[in-house]
Amino acid sequence: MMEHDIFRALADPTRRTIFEKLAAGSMNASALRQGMDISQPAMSQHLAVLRAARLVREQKEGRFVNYEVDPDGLALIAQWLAKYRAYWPARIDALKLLLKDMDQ
Amino acid sequence: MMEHDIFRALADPTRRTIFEKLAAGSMNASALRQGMDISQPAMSQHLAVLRAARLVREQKEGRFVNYEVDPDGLALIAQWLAKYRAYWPARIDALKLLLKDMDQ
DNA sequence: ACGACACATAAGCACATACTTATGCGATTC
DNA sequence: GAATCGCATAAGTATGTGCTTATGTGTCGT
Repeated sequence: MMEHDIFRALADPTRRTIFEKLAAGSMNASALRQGMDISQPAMSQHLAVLRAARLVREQKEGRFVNYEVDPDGLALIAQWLAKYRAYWPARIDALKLLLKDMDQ
Repeated sequence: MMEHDIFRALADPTRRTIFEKLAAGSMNASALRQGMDISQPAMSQHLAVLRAARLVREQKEGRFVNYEVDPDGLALIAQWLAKYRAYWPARIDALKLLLKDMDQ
């Protein structure tokens, strides 16, 4: 199940941090480790989970692997969220901000 | 951390099923168990996790406890998602559907 | 008042998961 | 072509998680 992979991937705080770093700009696995106190295999395993969830995608460049945010995963979350639109609060500031952003 | 509780809560397929059932209409814990092959304590524990994540809220009615979707949790997910709007694909069908839904 | 009911909580157990160290595999450098 | 580098994978281990079987707490019916 796709949404299962996504929510399971995002359930780990380390993986959310990795995703946020990639959202700020794509980079390779070694660069991602900077300032994170995480071993190389651990990073590799986390990236594999994020990749399986389609939250992240890889782009091989020689012996480096550049990682970037995969829009597909975010779209799937948006799709999941849309199912419950009937319950979205009408006046919460966060939602108003979201609507404004989406309205472009 | 709020978003941690939310993603961790949604990482479990049984809890997502419970949430979906509640989205279709609020009901008490016993009613939720119908057709789910889950013990009473297990249901109670799942509901406690969903409650802690603000995805669900309770409304005590005598010896029954009516559960319903809590819009706060959904708003927090929307807020999290909004942070990455720069990566939302412009032309993916799912997003177009979402936009249409949100536009009411 | 007593039992039945709806639900929560406690404790224990089986399994999943996130880490570690060790090793493998290509691509690059010398 | 040998060593090094960037990354993936394997295997083992400690902790987390979801379940179970009691048991507790408050409410209702009789």
